[in-house]
Amino acid sequence: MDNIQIAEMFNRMAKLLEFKGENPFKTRAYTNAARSIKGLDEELSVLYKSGVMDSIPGVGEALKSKIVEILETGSFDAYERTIKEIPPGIMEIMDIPGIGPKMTRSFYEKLGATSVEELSKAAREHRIRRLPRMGEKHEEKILRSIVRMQQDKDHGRHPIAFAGEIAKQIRDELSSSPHIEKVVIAGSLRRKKDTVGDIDLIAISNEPEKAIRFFVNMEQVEEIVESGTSKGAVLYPGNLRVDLRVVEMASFGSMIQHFTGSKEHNIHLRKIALSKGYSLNEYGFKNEISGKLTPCSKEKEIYDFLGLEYLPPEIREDMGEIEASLTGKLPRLIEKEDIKGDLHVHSNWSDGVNSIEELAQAAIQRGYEYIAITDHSHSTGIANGLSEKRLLEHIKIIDTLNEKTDDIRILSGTECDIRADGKLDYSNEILEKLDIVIVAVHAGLEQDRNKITRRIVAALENEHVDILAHPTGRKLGKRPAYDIDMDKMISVAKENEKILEINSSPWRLDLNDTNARKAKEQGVMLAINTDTHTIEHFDNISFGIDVARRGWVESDDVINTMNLKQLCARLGILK
DNA sequence: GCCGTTTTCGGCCCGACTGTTTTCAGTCG
Repeated sequence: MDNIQIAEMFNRMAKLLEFKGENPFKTRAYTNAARSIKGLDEELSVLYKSGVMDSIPGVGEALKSKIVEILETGSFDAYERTIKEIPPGIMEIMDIPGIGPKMTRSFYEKLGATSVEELSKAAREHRIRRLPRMGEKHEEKILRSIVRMQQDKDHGRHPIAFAGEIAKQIRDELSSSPHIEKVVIAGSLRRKKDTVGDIDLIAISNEPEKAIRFFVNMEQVEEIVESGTSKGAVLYPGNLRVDLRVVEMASFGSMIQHFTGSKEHNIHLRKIALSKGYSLNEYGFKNEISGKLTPCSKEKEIYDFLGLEYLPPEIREDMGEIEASLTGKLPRLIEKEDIKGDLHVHSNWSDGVNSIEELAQAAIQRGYEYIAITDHSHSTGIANGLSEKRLLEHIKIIDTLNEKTDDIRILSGTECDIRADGKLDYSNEILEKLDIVIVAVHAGLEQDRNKITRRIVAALENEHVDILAHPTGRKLGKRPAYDIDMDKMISVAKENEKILEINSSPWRLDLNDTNARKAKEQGVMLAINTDTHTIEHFDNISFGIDVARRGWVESDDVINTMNLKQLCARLGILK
């Protein structure tokens, strides 16, 4: 059991207890503990073995013994007993947006609904409107929610590239309203999460109600979820929820801080505020005694007030950033300007669109010192992978181009397939002739954990290999990461001084933030590459930078922040 | 169930909106 699974088990327990109507603070204790566990740097199983499981915030004696029980048996008695009392479909009912534990309980007790299907039937038969505090509108809302939930197979998460585009369009449209002075993007989009659940926008306006009316009446809105005096929420096509908060200039900093989140980060900040005698909300600091509100027009004022260094949005996850800020140990996060070149680029020799010259020109325009042309190897037949003979010609062409220009250095490389048995697609004699060797898995993604881990480990142990590309193979919304032992992969990379890639393609973002942070902490070097197949893809680098920043990655952790001379020294390129 | 630089008991992050009822519970972010 890893930390995520244990945290999930506590979260499920909290939901079950809420349904049962237990003391809400007891259920919150489970939620708090789950959040705290998710933020741990070290696996609980490791902490337990070394006997240092004390001092996890929110985990006291009772929950600690439950963690031990989970680690030893895979579950805990209280959970098993509770789940047996409750019909299995109940959890699913609580997952319907707009329906919480209280309503679920009422539907169960008064209507006997134990599944989404039964609830849906009850709504269609108008039995829900007869319940206390229920009515016609609730009935309709429930039916709509159920339909939407069943249509939404991706669990409501949208890749950042998709949601980001829509957000910018909506921002621009809102900005055209005469009632709105300025619109900014907040929420997980501002924190640059790889996928987002919704779009959060903040508008500055002196006429909030008119601003909200403009918002909910925009052309593409499919459904109005909420429309109040300072807040509106709508659904866009694709079941994409968009929230707008309207605020006056004086509280703008407080509002954007609040709605940038994360929720966990904010809860932590509010606790610090309380310890100083203030409560913190989206309008400012409120003195607990006098009740006087101090609004913040700039976000930085909030962190100043709390005695914290300003925290970049990307790391506001309550994953240690507040402690790091208090102890002066905040990382200086990498920036796009630190990148000196791209080490994963495809030309029209394999499945890329552009010639090597065109790619080199585009890289020069972006101010790069170098690029590596890393076309596919022959196993990737569908991508017109290069035979050994074509690869040798490829190297020659690149040599010739390098002789013609001083503006950029083109490195000869490959994205060499790691075959199903862990062998590489080219012989060592060939690999030796290249400046840089990237390896990657493109087939046999369904192998079991041991097999695929061994396969990648074997590749990382090859002396000619430099970088492992898109290390987990995931594609957002399309396929999950392959089942790999990440800790093992990182430690092998470390031992063999190999580099792990953060692939910047917005559909990959692989390594992800969590794994990038893990690799960095273990001292493994990273590369932030675009996997460019057409020159526009070079611009995807910003997505990779976002992931790296979320992973607390600094410039020194990334190989392609090196200048050409340093890079050649690190990769052992002599000429 | 957790937690404490006034506390080992009595608190526990904070506010908007909806739908219902007429003062608020439930849900959400």
